[in-house]
Amino acid sequence: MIDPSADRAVFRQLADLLRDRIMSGELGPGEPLPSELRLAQEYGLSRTTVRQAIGQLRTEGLVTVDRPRGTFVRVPEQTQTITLARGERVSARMPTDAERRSHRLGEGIPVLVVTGPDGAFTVHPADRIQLIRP
Amino acid sequence: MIDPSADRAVFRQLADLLRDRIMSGELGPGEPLPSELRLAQEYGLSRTTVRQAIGQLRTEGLVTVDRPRGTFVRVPEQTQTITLARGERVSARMPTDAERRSHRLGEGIPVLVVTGPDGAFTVHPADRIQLIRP
DNA sequence: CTTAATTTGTGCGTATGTATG
DNA sequence: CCATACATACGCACAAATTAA
Repeated sequence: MIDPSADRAVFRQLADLLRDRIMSGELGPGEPLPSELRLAQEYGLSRTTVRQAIGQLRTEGLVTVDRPRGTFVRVPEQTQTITLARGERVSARMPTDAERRSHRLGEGIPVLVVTGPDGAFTVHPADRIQLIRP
Repeated sequence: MIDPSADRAVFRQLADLLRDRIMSGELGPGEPLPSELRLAQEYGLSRTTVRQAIGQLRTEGLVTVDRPRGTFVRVPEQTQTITLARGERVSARMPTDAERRSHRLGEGIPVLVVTGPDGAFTVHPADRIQLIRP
């Protein structure tokens, strides 16, 4: 399963294993991952290394942590569709820490930035908002 | 500067300090941050804690790491504008690990996903692509 | 050209705090 | 009150790559 002598770092290999289990549906939305201690024992790793792997999945937006209940596969949010007006531009970036809190954004969730021709812009959580050109 | 007894974690306080220096322009694009060891000594922290703070800025897309040269304030990429067709929808998410490599995406950079009425979609690096509704 | 110093990456261990059940 | 689980913070060691001497 995990090869410490491989080129790829151990924590990345563990992240790959867990990501595969999520992407394949073996671990469905809302389902808990094994605890950090459990994973550490199961694969013979330190908890630090396990946390690095889970941290990777968090930045990818694949899992959410409900402390101290556990780590869970992210459940997709209900998305709302916003219509773009003429001349509006769309970009995306990661939110600042302050934006994360004010918009109640989970980890690993980008924001959509819609800028009008006048330069005014609005910021939308990318897990709840979708844009459409009518 | 940093208050270990504060509610906010020390590594977040350090991330805040560095982020402020970047946002204010004191640390401009392409400029190096102090080395991890330097920051640790300067603030009386462990290197682990400093790395947590820098890791935070990496996930926000504010800095890039060129190992082992150092950590640098991200230099904005040249952006290309793509025109949206009728009925196309736009969303954003973090790339998968595979997408990160194939698109040569830096850390903390989301992707823009444009989906046509037929369900076909294209993926664009958010630091190089901007969308516009004409 | 060789060697040393620097810097980030990885991995381990320990300890303590906090919130949940 | 106790056990579980994640968060924070410290320490150490070694590897790999670049840069400086």
